[in-house]
Amino acid sequence: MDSSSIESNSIEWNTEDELDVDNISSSSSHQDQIADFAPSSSSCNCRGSNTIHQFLQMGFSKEMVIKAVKENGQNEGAVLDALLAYKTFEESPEDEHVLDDPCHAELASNVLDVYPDKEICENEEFKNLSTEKDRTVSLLVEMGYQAEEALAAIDRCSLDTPIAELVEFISAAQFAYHTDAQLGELSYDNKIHQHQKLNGPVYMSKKKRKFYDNEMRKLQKQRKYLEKQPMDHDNEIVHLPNPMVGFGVPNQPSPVLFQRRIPDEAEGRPYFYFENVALAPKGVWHTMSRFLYYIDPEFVDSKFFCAAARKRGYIHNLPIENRSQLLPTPPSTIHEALPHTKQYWPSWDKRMQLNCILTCIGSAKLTDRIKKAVEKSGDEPLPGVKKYVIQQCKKWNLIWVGKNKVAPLEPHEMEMLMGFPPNHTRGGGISRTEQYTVLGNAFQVDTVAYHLSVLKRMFPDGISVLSLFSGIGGAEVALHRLGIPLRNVVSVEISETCRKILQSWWDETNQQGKLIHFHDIRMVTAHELEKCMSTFGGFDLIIGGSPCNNLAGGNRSTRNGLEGSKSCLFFEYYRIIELVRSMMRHR
DNA sequence: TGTACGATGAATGTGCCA
DNA sequence: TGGCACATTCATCGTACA
Repeated sequence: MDSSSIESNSIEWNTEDELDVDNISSSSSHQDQIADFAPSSSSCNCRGSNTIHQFLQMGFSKEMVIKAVKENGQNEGAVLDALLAYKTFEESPEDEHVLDDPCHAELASNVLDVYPDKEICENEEFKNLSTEKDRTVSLLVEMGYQAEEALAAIDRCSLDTPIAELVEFISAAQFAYHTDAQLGELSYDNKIHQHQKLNGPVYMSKKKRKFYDNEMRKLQKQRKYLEKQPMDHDNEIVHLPNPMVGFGVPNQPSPVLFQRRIPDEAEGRPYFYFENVALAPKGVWHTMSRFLYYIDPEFVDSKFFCAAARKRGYIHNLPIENRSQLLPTPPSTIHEALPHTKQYWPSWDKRMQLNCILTCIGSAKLTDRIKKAVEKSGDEPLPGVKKYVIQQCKKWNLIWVGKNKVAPLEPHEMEMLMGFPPNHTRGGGISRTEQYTVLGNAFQVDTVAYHLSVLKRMFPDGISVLSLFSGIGGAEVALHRLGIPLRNVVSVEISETCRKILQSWWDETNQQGKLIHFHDIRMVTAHELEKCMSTFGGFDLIIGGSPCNNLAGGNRSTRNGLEGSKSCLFFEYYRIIELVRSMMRHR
């Protein structure tokens, strides 16, 4: 298999742990840190006067050992912690570079490869260490970590945790809060508050720390500014074009275009492409546009590309000249797309196209009610019956599959309408309900491909993609069908079902590039992104549509805009896009 | 426990007409 | 231009059942 799957986010951050990890960095001094992370008395192993002798044998100076014992008594663990901390204090700044590198996790794993535990364990000094905890700390210190980092990791993960996992824990702790990802569900204001409280990272090189701090400050400042912008209720409403043809669609008259304005800071690589429902609550698109460099959204109805409507807004910095359609072009009417239904279609149902494909379907009871109503009316139903039937058919996207018989679309019909290959979502342990859910949330491939087609001449040798909220891989399928080689795809998708579908498609289509999975966008850190970028040489395209659950008209209970628990992830999209772009500017 | 089913409106935009 | 009727909408939640 050509793909590699990095199971990221393997560290579970519960709230208390987050705060504790934060404390590593937020303590005002090394002494504070030592105090915070000193082992508990229950874990100590006091051994009387042998303690001093043993620490002297370990190579600590007499003065340091005496000082440590004075301060910590015969508590062996605490004495060792203090000694290690003193030693760290004494190290010159130049020595910090080993653990300061933001790519330290990678370095550490390399160290594990070339400097196996066995080799370290045979070291004479190592053998003299009395407890397992000491040995583990020593190993980690040998690898370049600070003692208090090692102790904190052991305390959090337990002593039985393999070295590699401890390394991962420390790396995550170092970098997670840097991008505020570890603050999880906290509100933005709380995140800011936490960041201000934290005082920035401790374990990074000054240069990198300064860079990330500056970027984070800029991001926070910009966001605060954007959030505090006075609400101009006349200007905040983004008007939807009618017809909804965006900057132009095939076989339709070109719209009268205003001057498309892309600010300098948003121009060029990495290109980005953001998608969401067009009919969001008032003000939402204005807000999203403000965050995404004030670029005007392009609203397009997919009914100009296939036989089903799908009104979506797209904010992107792609060129809009010389776009091309995917070939063969998909059927544009119901009868062309679903020819087997034509014989049953009553003349009084004038629908030529379907409505938006949603995540749920009409019930069997409803189709039964419709059948009975039509049968009762004879060949020519009464106007009232016709009206009721048409209304329900439009509402639930029902099609005629027999005499007087309507039914919801089958998953494979939805796949076809959405531009996915047959059986894309079928099998592999995925239920029908799940198929409907993931297809209802997907891109319409032909529409997206039309916009992305300009990338083909820009990246003829292939493209590196950061795919956020990947879903079932609409973007990947679109790029593949455009003939743009997928060199590297970093996919961020929280649904295991969707990840399985994308992986399965990737394998079946014999992709030559690498596919890397991340789960939760909130847990994607600057460090992880930098690791990917250093491997891939940056990203060419950042693409994705953030969750619309709290924006969509179908949501009757929690349609609360960008404040909603799901749709607020738009701000994570913004965070990632801003982070990647600023990192790439400084490469 | 997982899956399928069915009941649950409101927000927003559009078109027509006075 | 305002008012009205009408059309559309990447959904959520509780319940039944295997």
